Amino acid sequence: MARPAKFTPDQFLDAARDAVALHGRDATLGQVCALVGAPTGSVYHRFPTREHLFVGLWLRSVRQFHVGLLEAAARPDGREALAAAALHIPRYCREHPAEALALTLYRQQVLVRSAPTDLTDDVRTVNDRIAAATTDLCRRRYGTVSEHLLTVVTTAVRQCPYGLVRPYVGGEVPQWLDDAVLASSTAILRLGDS
Amino acid sequence: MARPAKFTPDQFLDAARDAVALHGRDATLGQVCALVGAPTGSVYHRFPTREHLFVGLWLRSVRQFHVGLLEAAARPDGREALAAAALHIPRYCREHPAEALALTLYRQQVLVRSAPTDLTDDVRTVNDRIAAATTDLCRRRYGTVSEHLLTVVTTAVRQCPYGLVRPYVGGEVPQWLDDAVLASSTAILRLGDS
DNA sequence: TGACATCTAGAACGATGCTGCTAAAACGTG
DNA sequence: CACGTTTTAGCAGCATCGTTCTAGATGTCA
Repeated sequence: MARPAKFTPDQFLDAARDAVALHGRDATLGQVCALVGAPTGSVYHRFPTREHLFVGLWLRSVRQFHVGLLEAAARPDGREALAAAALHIPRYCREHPAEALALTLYRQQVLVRSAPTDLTDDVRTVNDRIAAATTDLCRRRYGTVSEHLLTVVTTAVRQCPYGLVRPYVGGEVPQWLDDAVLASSTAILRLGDS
Repeated sequence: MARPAKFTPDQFLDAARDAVALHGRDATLGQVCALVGAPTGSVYHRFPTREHLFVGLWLRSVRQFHVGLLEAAARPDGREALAAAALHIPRYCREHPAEALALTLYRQQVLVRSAPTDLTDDVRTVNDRIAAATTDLCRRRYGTVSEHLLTVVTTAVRQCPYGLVRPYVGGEVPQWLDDAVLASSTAILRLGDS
């Protein structure tokens, strides 16, 4: 039909990820293209704007992050599932430092309003499966589900571990941090017992 | 002597703070000056570059944040001091949401390398008094000081609470978060007992 | 083999925003 | 009451970067 593409969209996403690791959140398209080895204009055959590229990177990283998180949450034992989910966060940051850094590029809450309209659906629904898994974890841990308990679980399993890891994201995440994650996570979960 | 200044440096810092609250981390000098009501060029009689202005804002916010933190850490009872220090973080974010947002502008570790040379000294030493207070807290809690224990205290008192509060910074920080901060902080401190 | 669609390649365009410049203004001092 | 100094006021230069455009290349399918 036509000339085959020399570069894949994922190559550009990878390059964007590396550019962020190298130059921070305001990496330029020029830096991205230089990493790919492609001319500047080539991005626009895959991503209509710079924002599409970087939001696309964020979405891909979030989804990749969710794979392991969902696996952890699927463990048969409820307590184990909660602990494994919390510990998945430092683990992910160790195994995928650059992707973890890309996670810090945006916040969903903000992105829902500011993202290009053809991406808002993706941004809005990207957390749906995690939300379902959280509800499940909540029911298994407390036997019931309420808005407050959901917040407690989310805080214990994602927010707090992420906050602990955050200063190390992109670099070396110390091993002892796992102890801190586990200790703080279970302590917060106990708040839901009363 | 000379024409008196119509605007103070602090006015520009305040405006930078508000511009960040309004337009995010890449607020422009134009937006800052619009908030002051000053012409664009006026900034340069106080701050040689844009970076000086925003790093200056960050430094001012850090120092303001430290005031309450040092007060909390000065409490006679060691345990109370640790708890009060941890709880100071959500409190500060409630009382000074815009300044708290300015704290997220940079990270000291990065800034030490990237800041303008005439500010690196300020950046490097801005945490010194906090470091001393942390050592003191550590000694009072555990009776001894080691690198590991210092990391535990820092994580429990600053890193973890900050991580919990971070998603809410700039907006409303829920009251129940204080419970989570206290629970996770004491749980992490217990790690130092073994 | 030729037409066509899609891509590469890189230059050009346009907007934005930081920085420096000039002229006028204001105020204390000699 | 001039003078010198410092600031206001806003414009202009300059660089950067996102985006678009044009020309040429390349492979597929009829």
